[in-house]
Amino acid sequence: MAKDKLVREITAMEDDFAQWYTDVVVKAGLIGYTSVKGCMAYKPAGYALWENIQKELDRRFKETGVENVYMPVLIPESLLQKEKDHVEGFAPEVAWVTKGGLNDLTEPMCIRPTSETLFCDFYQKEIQSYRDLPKVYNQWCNVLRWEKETRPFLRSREFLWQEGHTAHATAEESHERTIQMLNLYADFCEEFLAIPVIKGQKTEKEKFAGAEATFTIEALMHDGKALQSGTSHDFGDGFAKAYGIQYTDRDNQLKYVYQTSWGMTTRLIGAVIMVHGDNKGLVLPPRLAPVQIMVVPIAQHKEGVLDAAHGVLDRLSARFRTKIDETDNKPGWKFAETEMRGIPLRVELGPKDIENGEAVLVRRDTGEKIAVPLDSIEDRAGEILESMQKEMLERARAHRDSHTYVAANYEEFADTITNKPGFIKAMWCGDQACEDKLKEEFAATSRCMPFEQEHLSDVCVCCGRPAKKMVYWGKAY
RNA sequence: CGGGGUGUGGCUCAGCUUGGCUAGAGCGCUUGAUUUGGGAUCAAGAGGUCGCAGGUUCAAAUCCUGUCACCCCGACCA
Repeated sequence: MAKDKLVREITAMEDDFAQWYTDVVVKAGLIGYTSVKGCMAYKPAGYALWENIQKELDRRFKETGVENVYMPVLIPESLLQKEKDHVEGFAPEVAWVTKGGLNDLTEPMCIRPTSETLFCDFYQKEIQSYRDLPKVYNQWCNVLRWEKETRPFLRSREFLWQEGHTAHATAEESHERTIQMLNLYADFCEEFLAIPVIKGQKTEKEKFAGAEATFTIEALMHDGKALQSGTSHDFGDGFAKAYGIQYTDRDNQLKYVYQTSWGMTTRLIGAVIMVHGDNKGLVLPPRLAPVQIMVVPIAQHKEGVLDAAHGVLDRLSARFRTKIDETDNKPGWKFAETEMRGIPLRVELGPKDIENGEAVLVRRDTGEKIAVPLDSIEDRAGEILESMQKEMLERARAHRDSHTYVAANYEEFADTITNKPGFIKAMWCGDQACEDKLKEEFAATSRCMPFEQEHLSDVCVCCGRPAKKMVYWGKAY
């Protein structure tokens, strides 16, 4: 009976992955829907995830010399227009402000879908000499893109992100920074979010509007769909030429700067949900978790239980992010609640434990219950959280590897993409016509040309002509 | 923007085909009591312009017209 009720709360992911995702997002208390389509109300549990991501990323950025700035939320139409590919790429999804108070504006302004144009405008004024370079700026902000179909975290109209924008004296430097940030992103995903990623370059078809080259990290979700989790773009001097960003070099020659931009978004929260979550709800990697340990007193009305629980809480709080659940809900309710919210470790403490001088630690990912002596509880909790962080990454990697397939020819590709959700490694001739065909036929897109290339065959999986690159293919969010 | 669907207490929905009396249920919420090692039980209670605007009618949640919003499936995207 009780079990039925629990199961009914969250749709099983095997039955309907999309519904499971929505259930988890809501039941874990991450967001609430608002009256604005595609815009979410971040609840404390949801916003805290973003705050922790921000804190850690920002720290890593600054270690590489990044400085934070802030640009306007509005972009004048004429400014957006300057780089042709860029405006064409974003025009279909920008929202426009056309009135100021009661009067029409002489020039419409869009709400930023991304801020390349603003940074270019700014750099054009700011940079005069080689002494002004490099500029390695980042901003934390919101952006707005008028998506037709929206899903919490994965595709919302308004989302939170960071966008780094840099300007360099040489093409080598901008390329170096592009790769440096991609590596930083990949390390962050693996070390902090416990999500393994594939690093590589986007094809011409999939690259960012206006970029010379786009690099990406791709992650595999539990249902076998791919999620682009971060991108780093090398702009070359394309934007600089469109916006006239020039500096005088040591040799007294006027030169264009070379630029990069790179971003990560609240979509990462969706990735965490879909990589680690299970049918009981969210599972958070300990380093990310806003609350790492929840203390649940059992039979808390009994003499001494709450005092003992607070004693344990105080000790754990010195080393971990902790909370205590002293609501008058039944223990079963509290257990289910900590599980839905993905809290990595639960401490159960009742009269029996107190008598025995121990507490029961319950791991969220495995459900394992471990009775530990009270006097060593901090150390044991620390060990468990550490191995949980490590094993979550290993488990996600094992899942990804077991859902990565090789297709040598068209038939194999067709069979795999239709029957086996996951990544497909296959050779490609470099012609966009083949990408178009595979997308048309199977809704599969090229995810990236990985840095770690393999030679699987001599010919393109689609057309049979000589192959140039190995590509990861998949169905994507 | 094309195809399909839904709008009724906070949530999930019933009622609409065949108009009719005071619009219902479950969950949640409030208060009290008993409970407390895997989603407790009982009692009392609060809460609804039936998406919006017109129309038909003695009478509209129900029929008609318009409109708006949301959801699902496609095309576009972090």
